[in-house]
Amino acid sequence: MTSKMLPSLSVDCVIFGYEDNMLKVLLRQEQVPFDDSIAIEWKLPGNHVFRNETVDETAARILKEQTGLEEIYVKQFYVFSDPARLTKRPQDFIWVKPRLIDDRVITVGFYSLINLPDFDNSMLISEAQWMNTSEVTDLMFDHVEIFQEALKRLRYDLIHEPIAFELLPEKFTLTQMQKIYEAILGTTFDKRNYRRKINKMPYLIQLDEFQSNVSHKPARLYSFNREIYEKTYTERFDFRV
Amino acid sequence: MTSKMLPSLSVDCVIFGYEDNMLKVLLRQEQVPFDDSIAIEWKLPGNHVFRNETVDETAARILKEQTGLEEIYVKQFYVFSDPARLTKRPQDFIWVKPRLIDDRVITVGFYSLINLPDFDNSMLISEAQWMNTSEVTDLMFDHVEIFQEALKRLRYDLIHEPIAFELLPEKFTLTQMQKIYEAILGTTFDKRNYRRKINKMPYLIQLDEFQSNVSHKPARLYSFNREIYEKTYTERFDFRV
DNA sequence: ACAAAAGTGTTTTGGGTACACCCATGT
DNA sequence: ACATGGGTGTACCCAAAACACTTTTGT
Repeated sequence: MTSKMLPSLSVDCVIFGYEDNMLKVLLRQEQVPFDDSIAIEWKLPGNHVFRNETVDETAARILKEQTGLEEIYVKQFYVFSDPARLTKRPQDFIWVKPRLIDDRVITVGFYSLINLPDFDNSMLISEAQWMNTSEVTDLMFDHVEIFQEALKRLRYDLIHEPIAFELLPEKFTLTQMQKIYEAILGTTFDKRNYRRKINKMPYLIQLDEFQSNVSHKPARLYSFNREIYEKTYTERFDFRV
Repeated sequence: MTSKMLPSLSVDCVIFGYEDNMLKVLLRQEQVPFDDSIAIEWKLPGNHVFRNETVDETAARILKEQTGLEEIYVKQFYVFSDPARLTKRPQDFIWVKPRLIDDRVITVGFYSLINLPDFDNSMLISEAQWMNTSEVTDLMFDHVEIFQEALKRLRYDLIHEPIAFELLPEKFTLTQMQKIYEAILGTTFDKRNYRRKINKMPYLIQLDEFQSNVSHKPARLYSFNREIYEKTYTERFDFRV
């Protein structure tokens, strides 16, 4: 009862990374006993909630453990509470049982966003790996469902909140920004119409800097100004492009 | 450890009711010891999660206990997990402590929607009462925060999902529907523009029935067809009016 | 010179908004 | 007859969408 952890409550993190016009997700591999041998299975990073922290702090802790990063964007999106969620896949349950205080664990799903070109991959623990979101098919427990819900929510949030900037470097080109929307939403946009829409966003700051060392006309760089965003935000606005 | 309940997990329900162009919320009063006397305090209905149920089932159980109703719309909206959420208001903690297995309780917030003219108030337990949402100021624990988040989420969902129909009778007039949007969003709409927009929704079925016994031109009745909604729904559509 | 991506304007179409009067019913 | 809410059309403006060519750089 006085364990450091809350026995029946965990957080699982769907950590999205973006690079080369591709959306990726961070998965961890585990060695699961299976018919006298060992199978490699993949799962989302997760952990129990400590007694003295909020679930957002749990999510931040998991991010730190897995990637070494702090102050990453994390967002709670859903609670997964099926009483059979750990036992439905018997091998997974055999693997997890010795790690549990209580068999019944409810998990809070979080997603987070990382710009991979800025990311130092040497910080990754060896069991972790970035996987293309289109290739995620089979995960432990109910993690496929958690992943799919996260992706659904990410798409929803992308067009309602300024989260694209979490996946971009400090200074970015409009084409980079457009590609993020295209990669996550799975569509393409007309460049001219996209830019006309962008130009109406007062919090997108046009810089007097340009790309260099590119073998084509260098693109102008932009940055996102959160203060202007907060000031000019109105409930009715949306980010759909 | 083998209690029927999960010690550190509860569900709190923000039960919205609608009547007379007003949005109301169901609150429960509790008698809280205070300086050798008893103070009346109000809280949201809530309960612990049982070991064998999902949190959605917990929410449905709370609804049933408080209102006698089953098959009511319930929706998970946020997890409140501040370690100090029960202890911040010392009197409330004194009241709740004997009811707890563990002092640390994380709660999943749900909201639900009830059309009050269809509702049999005799089913309400005596400690419960409908209160105007504009009059909710002081509740136990962090329940004001939970209530405000629920209201924020309700407004958001109202313009993105067909939840207005949960607050309407089976057959309703367009003015009734318009009033719901106005009451919840706190605005007014032009009748003609509202109706033009409504007429584009194929899942709003015009009936060959009219109001009767009203001292003005009887309004045509409409109904909501969920199957048509599911079929014609596209991600980009929104309910903003 | 060529390849590669940047950057730019016009036209058409449809939706949002503003606005005022007649209609059907009960009393 | 009157009070009450029901029901309808038009004009203007702006946003969305479709669409093609010139510019700048590195090789």
